[in-house]
Amino acid sequence: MTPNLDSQITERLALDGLRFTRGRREVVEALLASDGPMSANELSDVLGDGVPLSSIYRSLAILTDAHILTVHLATKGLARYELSEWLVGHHHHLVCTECGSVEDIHVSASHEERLREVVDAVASVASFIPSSHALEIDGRCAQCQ
Amino acid sequence: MTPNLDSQITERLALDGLRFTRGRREVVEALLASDGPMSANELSDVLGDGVPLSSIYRSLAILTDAHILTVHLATKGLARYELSEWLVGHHHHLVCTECGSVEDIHVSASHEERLREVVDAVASVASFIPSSHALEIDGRCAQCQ
DNA sequence: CCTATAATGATAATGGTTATCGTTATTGAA
DNA sequence: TTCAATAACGATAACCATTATCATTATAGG
Repeated sequence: MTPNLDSQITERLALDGLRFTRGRREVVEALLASDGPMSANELSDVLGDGVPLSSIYRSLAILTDAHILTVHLATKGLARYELSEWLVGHHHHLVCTECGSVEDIHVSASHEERLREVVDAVASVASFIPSSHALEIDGRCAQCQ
Repeated sequence: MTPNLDSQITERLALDGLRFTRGRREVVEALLASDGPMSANELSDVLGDGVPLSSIYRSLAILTDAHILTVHLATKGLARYELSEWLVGHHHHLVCTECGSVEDIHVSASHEERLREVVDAVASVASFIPSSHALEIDGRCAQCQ
């Protein structure tokens, strides 16, 4: 993890009187190494016995409350988490309807501009104040073809 | 429910040797009357004791398997269902981060065209074969401002 | 009318997630 | 450094949406 990212998270947690402990750091580092959101169980598989499942769940809840993680709910009955966009940049998701995997994707600035126009137009009609948006594309991933 | 929609669903179910029974029809009609996806519990509240919760759950599973309903997972630990797009048209979602409600929205043809361009461009780069897409906009709904 | 099969409804079981609680670690003040 | 006060931890129990079970009922076709 870059020193910059580390201090960003540490400072954000401090705002709520929280600490960036080893268990929480391990969760963040595992998510950082992943190319998509991970569930509590998937994190547990990666982190092993060093970080108990109950602690993973609590860390996920606390980090999400502190806006360091964002929850993603593509698969039924399974919450997956990833670093929030203010830490790792804006992106969208490719959701494989075959294997359930979720892949992060970035779109070009010009495409992103088009998306934002659509978002703003649609939200204003509904008197809705948008805070974020994501394009979710369902289909078959490269592995499942 | 229009006779046309009714026969579309009846015929689709018949393909799998399934019947469009009263319980399933009540679920479909409640979803049709709603302006957004509904959970099993929300359906139970609307339908009352006439349709037991266990039957609602099974109807939702069967109708989803038959591609008559589509599941939507914006709220943690809660699956909401709505009529599939081939029955009611393509649309997107406004998800209120305050109250958890989900509202269907339609975008203009020109805006939809822009979205499709972005989807196609992004998917091809990732060797992903898109089957559907949805723009999900998070924010505050008109009631929660 | 009869039989095979679909559908139902009450209930039990499942599984991801959350809450509890006693213990441990860390921070800030004296 | 020592001493609270509070945050964090870890094992376990509880929760709750959802799914499976199974005996009963309804429907369609021969």
